[in-house]
Amino acid sequence: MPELPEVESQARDVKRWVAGHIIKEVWVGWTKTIATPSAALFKKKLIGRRLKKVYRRGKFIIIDLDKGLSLVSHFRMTGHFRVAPVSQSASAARWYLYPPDRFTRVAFMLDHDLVLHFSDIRKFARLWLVATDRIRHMPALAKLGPEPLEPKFTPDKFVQCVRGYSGMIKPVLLNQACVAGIGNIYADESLFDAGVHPKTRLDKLDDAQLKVLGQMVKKNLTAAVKHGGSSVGDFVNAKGESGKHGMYLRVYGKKGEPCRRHRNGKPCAGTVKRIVVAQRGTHICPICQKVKR
DNA sequence: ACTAGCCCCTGGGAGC
DNA sequence: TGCTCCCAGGGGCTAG
Repeated sequence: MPELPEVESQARDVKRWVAGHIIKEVWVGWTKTIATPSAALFKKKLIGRRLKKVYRRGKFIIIDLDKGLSLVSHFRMTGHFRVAPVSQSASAARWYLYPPDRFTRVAFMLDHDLVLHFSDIRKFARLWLVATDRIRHMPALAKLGPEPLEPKFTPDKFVQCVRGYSGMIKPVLLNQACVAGIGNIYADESLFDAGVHPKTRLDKLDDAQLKVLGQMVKKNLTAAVKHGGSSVGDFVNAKGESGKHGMYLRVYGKKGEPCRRHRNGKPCAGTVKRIVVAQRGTHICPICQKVKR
């Protein structure tokens, strides 16, 4: 599923391939994908607009257009953008069918024969068309916590953010109001690296442990961005290529595999287990990560 | 302010 | 091989 690194990869691709282009036509195949306004108004307002600035905030991609409009997107589970040339063999009226993707929910025909597809298998992803100066008032964006990859987001800052919450550590990591952009994959990986059980309650963790966890969050997100994301759940970039971080994952999706940690040169004897924490599938090594009570 | 439970959806895995 | 059943999972929402 797309988390910060996958969304960052997409944002960079969209910026690289379509920034500066003008929207000539809009096709909506699933109206619920458009959170606001109505599909008709969405089309009407977008045609003729130029895509200017493209950036990421948490797991959102924001595309600023001319005339004070912004297209905000969230991928949820399976959404992604895809950039493709207009098919020369296709019927001009059915431009949105190329390349063939039965999961394209919204498509934008751009100038210079390019098409931007917004594809989403499970139909959970959303697009919002809002006035640029209203973005900061969107509830989902307004509540977002700090960006974990910003230089000023130090391990101390992480401790400070996390200390504003209570309860189990994993749901706090997943809470976008605490730190923006962390999802199930990087939460599990970071907890594993820090040797912290996801069910450990915050008041049982001291600042030193939280600091290590903060370092691991940053390390994992940085590495994943470098590798173009993880391609778990068929994530691909805007050119349809897989991310390469999947091969670096150590616990996520590794149920039944031996733990990859070494102690004093010897491999850990643990086997990766899948448990459920806060209604989410969670991967741990029962030897490296013990709950503190 | 917290947690549990439901909802949105579909592909894919399990079971037969 | 092919059918049906079941369910993950981000985040919004409601109820307790």
